[in-house]
Amino acid sequence: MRMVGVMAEAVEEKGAAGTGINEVLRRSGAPRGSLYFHFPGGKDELVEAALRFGAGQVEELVLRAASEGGGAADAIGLLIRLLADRQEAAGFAKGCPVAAVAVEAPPGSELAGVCAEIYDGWESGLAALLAAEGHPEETAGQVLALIEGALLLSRVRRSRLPLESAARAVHALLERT
Amino acid sequence: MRMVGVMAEAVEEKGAAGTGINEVLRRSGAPRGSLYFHFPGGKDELVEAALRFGAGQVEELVLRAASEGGGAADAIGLLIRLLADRQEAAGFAKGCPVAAVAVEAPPGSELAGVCAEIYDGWESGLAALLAAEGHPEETAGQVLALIEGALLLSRVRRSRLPLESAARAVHALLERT
DNA sequence: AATAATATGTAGATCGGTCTACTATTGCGG
DNA sequence: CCGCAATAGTAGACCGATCTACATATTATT
Repeated sequence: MRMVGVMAEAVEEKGAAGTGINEVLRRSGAPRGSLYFHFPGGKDELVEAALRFGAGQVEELVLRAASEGGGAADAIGLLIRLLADRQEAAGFAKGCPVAAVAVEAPPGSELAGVCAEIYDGWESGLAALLAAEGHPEETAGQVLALIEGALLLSRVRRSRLPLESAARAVHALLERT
Repeated sequence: MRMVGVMAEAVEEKGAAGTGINEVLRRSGAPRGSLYFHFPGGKDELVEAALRFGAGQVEELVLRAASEGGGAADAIGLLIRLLADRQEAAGFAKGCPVAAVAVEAPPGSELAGVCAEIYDGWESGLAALLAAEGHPEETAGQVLALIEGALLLSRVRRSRLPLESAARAVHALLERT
């Protein structure tokens, strides 16, 4: 579904509210009827699909990093490098696809729930990686916060330095025995 | 200017694109003409003012935390506690006022520049605090990323736990000699 | 009187959403 | 293998609402 990809890209750049369905339809070439056929729920449903799509893209990076062998520290370091590559490839016009929705979703809304769900999934993934090496339980959340914050700063500063710096911070966090 | 305050609040909850000037006018009781009298640049200029206003609110917390004596670790710990209080008071419907704009500002735009400027200021403040105790230069950026990420997670999870956890991570970062 | 600010009216574009019509594909009884 | 109905999906006109912005008063203030 080309619409979802276009929406995901636009949302990551300008937020959900800043992206009109007209623009999505134009850029994807799809007619208006198709949107409401596949997504009877309208824009919200399309945004949700785009959110899950974007999250899936990031998840692929997580899996790739985790499977690349090495310890948790190396895997997370690699993940951050992959994220930095992603940012750079997008000309630093993007960020975390989930964050873009999370900061404007009304609390308690469907979309806010999906965001929470995705973050929980990511944190669980990190936790599994870290628990195998005996790190404290809360470390996964700290690493996630560090990465999310670094993604934001990377966008604002148009540089991969914040992410690289965050990677070093992760190492420091993991080195405390 | 009541309009700015209303706009700042709305932006932090729903993003700039998700907030119409009509709503701001209605909630602030100001007439339409007044907006374009005080902000000839229209919505963008109002958003910028709201952005600086929101950033100023956070800056007050930073100053308060820094002046409360104690070392850098204590000051940052207190800052995070104050931020958590702020989140809780808002029912976790907010986050960082700058982040809400940063994630949807077109790169290179006026607003994106203001966001970068504000973050730079915050990081400089943290850096001054940390440099006095001989911490590595990049630590300030790492702490800032941690806080921003924790603010985001705090909103999504509707809990102050991510911020409290981030505070412990900051301590861990600062304890490496 | 002159300026500052308030107070509306309205223009023009765009928004999300619904509607009907059209085409392609599939399933099925003979 | 055919014919036909049912379904899936495309296509775009159209609607009311809302958006930002501008234009034109009107009222305070000095």
